[in-house]
Amino acid sequence: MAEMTTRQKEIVEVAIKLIAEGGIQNLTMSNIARQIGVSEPAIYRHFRSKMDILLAMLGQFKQRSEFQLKQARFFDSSGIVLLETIFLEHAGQFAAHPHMAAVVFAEEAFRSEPRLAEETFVIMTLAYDTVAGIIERAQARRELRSDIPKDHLALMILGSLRLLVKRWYMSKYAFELQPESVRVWESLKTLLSVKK
Amino acid sequence: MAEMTTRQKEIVEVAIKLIAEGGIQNLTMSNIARQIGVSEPAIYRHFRSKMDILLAMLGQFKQRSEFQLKQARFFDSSGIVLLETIFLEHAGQFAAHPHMAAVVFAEEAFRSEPRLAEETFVIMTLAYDTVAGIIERAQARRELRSDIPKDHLALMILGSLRLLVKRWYMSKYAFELQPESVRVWESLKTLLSVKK
Amino acid sequence: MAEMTTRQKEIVEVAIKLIAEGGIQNLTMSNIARQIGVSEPAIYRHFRSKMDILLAMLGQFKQRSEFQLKQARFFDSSGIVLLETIFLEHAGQFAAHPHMAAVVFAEEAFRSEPRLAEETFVIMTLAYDTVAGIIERAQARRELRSDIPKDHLALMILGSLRLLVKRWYMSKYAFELQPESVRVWESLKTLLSVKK
Amino acid sequence: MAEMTTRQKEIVEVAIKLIAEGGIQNLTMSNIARQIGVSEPAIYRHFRSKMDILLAMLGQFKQRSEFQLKQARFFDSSGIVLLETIFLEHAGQFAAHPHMAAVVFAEEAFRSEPRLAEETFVIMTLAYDTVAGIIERAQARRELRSDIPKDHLALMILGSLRLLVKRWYMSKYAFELQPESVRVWESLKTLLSVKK
DNA sequence: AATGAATGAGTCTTCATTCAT
DNA sequence: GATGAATGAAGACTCATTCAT
Repeated sequence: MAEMTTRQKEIVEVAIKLIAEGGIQNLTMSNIARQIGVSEPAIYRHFRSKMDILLAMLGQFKQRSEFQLKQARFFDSSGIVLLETIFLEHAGQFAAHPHMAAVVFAEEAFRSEPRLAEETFVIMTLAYDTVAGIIERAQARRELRSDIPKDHLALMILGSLRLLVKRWYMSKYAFELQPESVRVWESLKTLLSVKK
Repeated sequence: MAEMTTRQKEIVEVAIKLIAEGGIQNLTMSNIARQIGVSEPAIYRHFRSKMDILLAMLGQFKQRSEFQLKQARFFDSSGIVLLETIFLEHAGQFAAHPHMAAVVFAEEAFRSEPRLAEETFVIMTLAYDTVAGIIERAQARRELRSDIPKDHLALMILGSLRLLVKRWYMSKYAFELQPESVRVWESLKTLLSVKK
Repeated sequence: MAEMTTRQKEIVEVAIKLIAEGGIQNLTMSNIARQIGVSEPAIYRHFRSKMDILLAMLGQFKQRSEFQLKQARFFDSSGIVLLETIFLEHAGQFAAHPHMAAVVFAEEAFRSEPRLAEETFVIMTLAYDTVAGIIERAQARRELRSDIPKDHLALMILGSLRLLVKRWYMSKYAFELQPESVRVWESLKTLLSVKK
Repeated sequence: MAEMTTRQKEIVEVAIKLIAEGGIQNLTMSNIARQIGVSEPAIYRHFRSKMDILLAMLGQFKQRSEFQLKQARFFDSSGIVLLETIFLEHAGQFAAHPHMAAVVFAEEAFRSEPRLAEETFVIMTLAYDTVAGIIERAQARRELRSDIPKDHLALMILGSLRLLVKRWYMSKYAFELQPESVRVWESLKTLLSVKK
C-alpha cells in the first residue's frame, strides 16, 4: 500500500479533490482523467479499477489516522493531554485539508460496496477504541471522572468533534475550525475532569 | 405535502427502504418500480421526477422532526426534561424506523442538488437551534451548569446522539438502540446538571 | 369530416395552437388534454388516435383552401382579378390566423406518415393547379403575358407568397403581413401584365 | 469547424441522410449508431450531444452557402449573370445532394431550439440579403428593371427557387431539377430584364 | 506508458395508447 | 363522457471498462 507511485498518489489526490468538490457522483473515471490531463484508459495503468482508487484513498486515511493515534499514545503523558492531542490534531488535520472532511462524510456512499464499508468501519472504530482505551487508563489514574462509563465519554468527545466538523463543512467553512475546536475542547475538559 | 395519496406514500416508503438497503445509488426509478411491482413510467403518474420523491421524503422527515420538537417544547417542564424528551424521542424514532438512520446519513449524497442540500441543512439546523434555545433558558433558570457555552452543550448532546445512532447503524443494528440511548442520556445528564 | 362535434373542433383548434406555440414536438396528447382541461384518455373519446387529430386538422385546412379557391373562381371576372383575390385572400387568412402559418411550415414533420404527407401534397397541389389553370385561361384571353409558361408564373406567384409568409412568420410577425402582401401583389401584377 | 475527423464527417452525413429519409423524427442517436454500425455511446466520442451534430450539419450548410454566394460575387460581371449563377448553383447543389433539400425543409423542426433556429435564420437571411444587394446594384446600372422594389424581386427569385425545389422534393424527385431550374431562370430573366 | 475508439449495462424521462371503473 | 392507473417502446445520455495500436 505504502509503495504508491507518483502517478498513483496524484490520482488519489485528484479523487479526494473531486469528491470534495462535488460529492461522490463527481468521482468518475472521466473526471479523474480530465483533471490529471491524461486519457481514461491511462488511469487503468495505475489502478485496476475505480474501487482500487477508493481503497487506496481509504488506506491513506487509515494510515494517517493510525499514525496520529499512535503518535498521541507515544507520549506517556496524562490521559487528558493525550485526548487533547488527539482532539486538536484531528481538528487540525481537517482545517489543513478541508477536502478530507468531504471524503469522511461521503463515506456513506461506500456502504454499497462491502470492502469499502468494512474499511470505513475499521477507521471509525480505530479512533473510538483508542480514545476509549486512553479514557479507561485515565479513569484508573483518577485523571478523569469515573462516574461516567468510558464508552459514553468517548462518544461525547468524538461525537462533538464529528458534529463540529460537520457543521463547519456544511456551512462551507464559514467559521475558523481550529480556534473553535480549541474552545470546544476547553468545554469538554471542564466537563470531563475530576471534580475537585 | 400532507395530502399524499396511498401510492405516493408507498413510493416514499420504498425509496427510504431502498436507500437503507444500498445507499443512494440503490435508489433508481427502476428499483422503485420493481419493488412496487409496476413499470417505471407508472411512477411518474405519482411524482413528476425522482427529485420530487426525494423532496417528499425529506419533507416527511422535516415534518416529523418539527412535530417532535414542538411537542417537546409544549410541556413547560424543566429544561432537563425537555432535552431528555428530545434525546430519547429522537433515538426512539430511529429505533422504530431503522431505515431513517440510513437516510439521515445518506444526506451527504444530496449535496450536489441545491434543493436537497438546503432541505437537509434546514432539518439539521432546526434541531440544533431548538436544543440550544432550551439550554439557554435552562441555564438562565440555573437548571443546567452555566460554565459551558450553550452551543457547546448542544454540540455534545446532538453529537453524542448522532454518533450513537451512526455506530448502531454501522454495526448493522448489532445492539439495542433504545436502552443504550437511555444510558447515554443518563451520563449526559450527570455531566450537564448543576453541581450540587 | 364536416360533421365534427364541438369537442372535436375544440381539440383541433388546440392542436393548431400548440403547434404554433412550440412546433410539432409541442403537440402531445398530454398537452392537448391539459390545454382543454380534461384527462388524456378523454381525448380518445373524440379521436381514435393522434394521427386522426392531425388528419382532421389538415382536412380543415384543405376545406378552407378549397372553399377559397372555388369562391375565387366563382366570379367570372378577369384572370388577374382572380389571381389577386387568391393571393390576397391567402395572405389575409394567415394575417387573421397566424397559427395557420406555423402549421403550414410544420408540414415537413408530417412526411414520416404517408397519409399526412399525401394530404399536405394534395393541399399544395390544389392551389398550384388552380392558379396554373387560371393563368392558362388568362393567357388565352391575352390578359397575361404569354411569353412565360403558366407553370413558371404559378411558381412565381405562389413562391413569392410562401416566402413572404415564411419571412413574416420567422421574424415572429415583425411586420404587417396584409399591407405588405398588397405591395408584393402590385409588383407581381406589374410583372405579369401584358406589355402594352 | 472545418477540422472535422473522418468519423465526424461520417456522422453528419448519416444524419443528413436520416433526415432526408424520414424527417427529423428519424434522426435519433440510435439510428445514427445503427446506420454507422457502432453502438450508441460510440457516437458521443465524436459529438458531445445530438445538438452538436445538428449544429455541425447546419455549419456545413452555412459554409457551403457562404462559399457559393461569395464566389458568385467574386466575378464582377453583370448583375443578371451573378443572379443566374446563384440561382443555378443553388439548384445544382440540391440536384447533386438531394438530401440537402430535406434538411432545408426540416428546418421548421429546429424552431424549438434557439441555437438551431438562429442558425437557420442566418443562413436564410444571408442568401436573401446577398441577392437583394446584387439586385440593387444591377438596378442602379440599369441592368434590371427599376419599377419593382429590390425586395420584391428577391422574394420572387428566391421564392420561385424554394418552391421549385420543394415541389421537386415532395414529388420524390419525380422530375429533373437542374434542367427545369434552367428553364425557370430563363422565365425569371425575361421578366426581370429591362424592357427594351 | 499512453491513447483513440468502442461497448454493455444502466440512468432518468416522455409518449401514445389501453383498460377497468 | 370521463378518469386514474398503468404500460411498452423509445428517447438522450453516462459510466466503468476493454482492446488494438
